[in-house]
Amino acid sequence: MQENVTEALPRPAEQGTLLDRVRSLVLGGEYPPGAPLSEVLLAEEFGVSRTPIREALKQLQHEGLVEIRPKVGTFVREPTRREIVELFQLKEGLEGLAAGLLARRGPVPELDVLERNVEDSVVAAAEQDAERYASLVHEFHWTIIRGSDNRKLVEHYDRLMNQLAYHRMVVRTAEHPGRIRTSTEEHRAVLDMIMAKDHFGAEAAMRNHVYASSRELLTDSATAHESSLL
Amino acid sequence: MQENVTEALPRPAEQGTLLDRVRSLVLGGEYPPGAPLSEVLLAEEFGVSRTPIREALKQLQHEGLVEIRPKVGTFVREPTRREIVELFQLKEGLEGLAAGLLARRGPVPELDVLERNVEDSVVAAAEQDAERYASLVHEFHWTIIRGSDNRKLVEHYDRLMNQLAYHRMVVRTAEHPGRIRTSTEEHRAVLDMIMAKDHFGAEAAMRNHVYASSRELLTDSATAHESSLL
DNA sequence: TCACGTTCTCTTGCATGCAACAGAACGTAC
DNA sequence: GTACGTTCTGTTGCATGCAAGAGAACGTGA
Repeated sequence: MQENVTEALPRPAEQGTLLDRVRSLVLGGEYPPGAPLSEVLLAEEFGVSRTPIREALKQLQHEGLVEIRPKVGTFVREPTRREIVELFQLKEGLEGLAAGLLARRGPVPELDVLERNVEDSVVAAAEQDAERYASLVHEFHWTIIRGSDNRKLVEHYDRLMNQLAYHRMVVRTAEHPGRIRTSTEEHRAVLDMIMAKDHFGAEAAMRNHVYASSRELLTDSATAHESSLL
Repeated sequence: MQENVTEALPRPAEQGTLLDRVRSLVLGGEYPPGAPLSEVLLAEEFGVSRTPIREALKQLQHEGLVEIRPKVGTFVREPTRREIVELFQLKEGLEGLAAGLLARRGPVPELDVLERNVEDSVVAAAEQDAERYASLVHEFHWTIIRGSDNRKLVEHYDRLMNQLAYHRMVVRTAEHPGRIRTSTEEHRAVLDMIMAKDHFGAEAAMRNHVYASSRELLTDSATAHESSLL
């Protein structure tokens, strides 16, 4: 059952460095929070020795994804509710910053991508295609982040999202039809500001949007699986 | 000569984890950018084997401080000018965010620290005590960052500053009497906004301040040692 | 003098072995 | 039944050995 999940996916974990593969394993949700990640087992699973596994786990520790208890073991780390709130605050700051930076740039290809994205989102929303909508939301945010033309920002955002990616909380927005409509309008508002080169307004609109969706997710999770988050 | 430098300092590198010690070594400037960091030499220097050194270097690579060329060696990494600009943009965003968050919080002890800090800064500026002034600036910024009460923000900011801490560029502000006065006034403005609980104004004031000082540093370095940064 | 093939050295990458420790499991005394 | 001391198993931490590769150094031919 657990294995079937990985089998069903396009196996993104099979590609890339060992670190990426181990990270995908942790983020994949196959190991629930608190589950032990034995170095020897992982070593066997990936067909390498303990040493490179150790290096990867150490890195994941610094990324906040696992916890290494000396002489005891390595465990999948569950972020506290407080941390999630903090991460969303950061997300708001970084995405706002990115939107502002993008607005300052001239006419760049990212704008076309965003325009089509918003149009497609409207369609996906009308068709109630939750999966496609979630995918478009993902693209929208990442396009703006990358559109900032600031690689360090992208790096930090990536780190942030990895920590936030737990529990596939990301796609939950798609389940609320009411929120979808609001969310689409907010995307539209952000894009308008960017195209108007109003970097101040773009940042404000983006932050407003991120804040609204994070509030949605936080209140959601609080009621849905309060025990695991609080 | 090189050894004497470490001997002369209060040896902050002697404390903390191995990672911290190696990081201090790199940031200490004893190894110029591009200098090789041999695993075996470091292992001897720290009295451990290659393995823990390797782990530390790998981590420093992810922090952007060193570059590991496979099968060739590990080298102190020199950030490009573009990266420095990107980092300053991020710095502006994070410090602005922190100032805003701090302003939202009620009357917290950080406010007293900041108040005294600004007062002391005025004195230090009047007395032309550059070292003390630089120290106070450092405290001012970190107090606001920590005052955000957002540990994830602190973590990201710490990472950021490590990358920016190269070449002790940080203290250069102290060399410009004109900039000092402006800088102090900007600190005062930020503090006023925070104490007025104007989180919007606090963020704006902070960003304005960070932007101004980063412009100062960037134009400085461009003229001073253009070759090494561009 | 220059171009080119070869050796040679130094580096990292990874596998493995052993020691140290945490914590569970167990037995024992009361 | 309970508290406590002991063993025992599993885990990580680190040292070491060996192999593979990159690049310098060198020699050789023209």
